[in-house]
Amino acid sequence: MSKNIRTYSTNEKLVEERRSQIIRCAVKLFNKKGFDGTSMRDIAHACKMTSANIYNYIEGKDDIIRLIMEGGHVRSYQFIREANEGLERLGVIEALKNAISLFFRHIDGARAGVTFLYRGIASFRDDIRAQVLKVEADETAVFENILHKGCASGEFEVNGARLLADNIISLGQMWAVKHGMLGGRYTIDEYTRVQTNSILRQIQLNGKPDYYLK
Amino acid sequence: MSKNIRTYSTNEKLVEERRSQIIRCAVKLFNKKGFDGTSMRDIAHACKMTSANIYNYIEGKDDIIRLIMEGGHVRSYQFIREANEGLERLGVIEALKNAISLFFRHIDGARAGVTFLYRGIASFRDDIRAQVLKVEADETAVFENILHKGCASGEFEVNGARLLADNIISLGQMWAVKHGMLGGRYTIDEYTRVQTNSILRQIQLNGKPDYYLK
DNA sequence: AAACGATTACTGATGGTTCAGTAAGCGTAT
DNA sequence: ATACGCTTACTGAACCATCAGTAATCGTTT
Repeated sequence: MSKNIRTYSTNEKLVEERRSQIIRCAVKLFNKKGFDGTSMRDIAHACKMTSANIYNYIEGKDDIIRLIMEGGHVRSYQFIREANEGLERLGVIEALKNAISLFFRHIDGARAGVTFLYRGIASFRDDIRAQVLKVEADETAVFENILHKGCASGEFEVNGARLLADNIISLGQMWAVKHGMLGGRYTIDEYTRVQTNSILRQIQLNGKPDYYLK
Repeated sequence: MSKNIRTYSTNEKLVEERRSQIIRCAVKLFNKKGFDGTSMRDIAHACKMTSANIYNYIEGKDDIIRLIMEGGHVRSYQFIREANEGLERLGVIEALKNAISLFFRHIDGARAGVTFLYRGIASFRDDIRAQVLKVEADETAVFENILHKGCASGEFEVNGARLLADNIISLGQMWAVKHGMLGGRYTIDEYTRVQTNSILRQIQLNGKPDYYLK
């Protein structure tokens, strides 16, 4: 899966450690000053290394994007697996609520990375951009799936399941990207609850009581 | 309002023309390669000028951000004016639909600029970022206002008017930022119609028929 | 000739990346 | 234990390209 990145160290443990150190500092700086606005020296300084030493653990600046992306994708596919597993186990309404909750928590746990990928995607190399979009499409498909299943069983009445799925994804991304504004007004749990209610209202369960909104 | 930017030309017409030329090309490049990833040479080449000549019409690279922002803000406040005017003229439901339509059209008419401001905002200078956020807050207030009025008159039943207003703004921004994906599936009018329906469902007009959704 | 718009040629600074070298630590032979 | 050769993790300085921005000058037009 992940093309190997050259290393001048054979100590895997150390490589892992240094890379996560680099990524952690780099993401923060990228979100503050942009990718091109952040120099390798900035990153080095932030994680108490020299810029030269960084090149013992990665091949070049672009690899940092790749590493951030790959970290995010591991988490994304974990969300997808858990949400799909929930769809088999639960009723369709509960599965939707479950998926939303999992997705928002997943986003919240990787806010900085999500923000960076979301903001920078347009200027990434073609292959990297394609991968990020692929994962986002897979995430969207999870929700589209649930919505379709709910429509098929008559429990939902949605026109435009795909767009509603897109909207759910966007609401999640909004939590990361606008966290400076939203984070002061809501916790992630409150945000999840309120947005879940909004989404459930859009699946138009006419005539039914809204106990499921609780 | 706009701090004057030094110019070596006294021909106002020409200054206006060159600046809009610069901005038009710069925004496209910024969205493709990022602000710091775009050089003045790139911009100059794109608008068939020399990089030196650009400095006859702006003081520095940062001015381009300012000019993009100011152009967007003129449009934003036009939207705000029109939407508020509609709120006085129309019923609250129609005013909401009207505001959504105006807002989405406003975004669509300035997609490139919106995308740039939205993506880059984190790395802007403090004063510029503050201005962009101020305008976004003013836009959000328009919708929050309408929703409150609708709740006061009993026509809407919304919990969390502010967040719904935030969501509407985000849906508009999503049209700009994700236009590569959405633009192929919807026209702006279709997008507006579908999202308007979704939003109207969230104001929970229980028991009422949905003729107003048409 | 004076003013203006544009150009060519340049500057200092900074970027990513490389490289020669060093300090500390390892195992092994004495 | 100590001296030896060798590896590992790291560093400071340097390289070369590119950057934003400037200065001197050109050709037109009036």
